Amino acid sequence: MVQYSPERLDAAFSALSDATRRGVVLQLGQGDASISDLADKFHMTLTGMKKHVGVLEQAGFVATQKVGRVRKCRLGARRMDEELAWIAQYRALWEARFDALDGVIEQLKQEETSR
Amino acid sequence: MVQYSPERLDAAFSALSDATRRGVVLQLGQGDASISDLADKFHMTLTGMKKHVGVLEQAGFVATQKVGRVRKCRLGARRMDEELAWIAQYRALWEARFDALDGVIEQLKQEETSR
DNA sequence: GCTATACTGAACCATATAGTTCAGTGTTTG
DNA sequence: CAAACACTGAACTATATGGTTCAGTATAGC
Repeated sequence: MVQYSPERLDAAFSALSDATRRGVVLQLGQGDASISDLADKFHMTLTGMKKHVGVLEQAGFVATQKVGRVRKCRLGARRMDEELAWIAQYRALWEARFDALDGVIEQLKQEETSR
Repeated sequence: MVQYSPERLDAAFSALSDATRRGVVLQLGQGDASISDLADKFHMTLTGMKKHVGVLEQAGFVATQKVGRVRKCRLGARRMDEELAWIAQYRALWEARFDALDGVIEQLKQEETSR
């Protein structure tokens, strides 16, 4: 079982609650980038992007390093184990509660795949 | 592949970024509760708790129903598929960037299927 | 019918967030 | 060396958030 602290989950989910930040994370998954690169890609000022990167860095999803006058941004060390574990826990509860009403899950699965 | 919209993920992750709300969700996993029950359990005013429940309801994690003078709160219809998918996508990128050279991917696949 | 209960809504407060501009500082590069 | 570049920090704006109190409304129970 993964151990998690409220504050880390707060910071993590809060960091992920912004579409720009989620975009930055996925972008860095494709390769490293500078603040300028990201600011350009997401149509934002340097200063604005730096704040987002700061939030992601605080949450551990991004790591940065100053190289000359450029700040190099890359994916951070966190694998999101704790976040995944929390959601898995929810799903377990969800299934347990909806299992009680027989057949509902199958019905929902069908609705879902037909979306 | 699960399809997701930015706004839904914004609302979902934002709803989960508060420890009280995460607590409410897990609590409702144990059984239905009224606003009063939850306000009492989380040491908060009725009004404050109602706001939290509203946020969770908006995100689809909680459903409520007025029964007489009591509002009955229970788990909502969302299984957090989209949230799980987003995090899985991150992990895939993360692994590709950090562990492309060894067997960690296989190990993670096993963890997942053994749930 | 009267009173207690359970919620609701408006208003308020303090702080945080997402963004900006502007004025720097340090680094390359011609 | 001078100019362009990449970032940094402070300050400001607008809006959102998490919480409260207070004054209602509707229902339950005696």
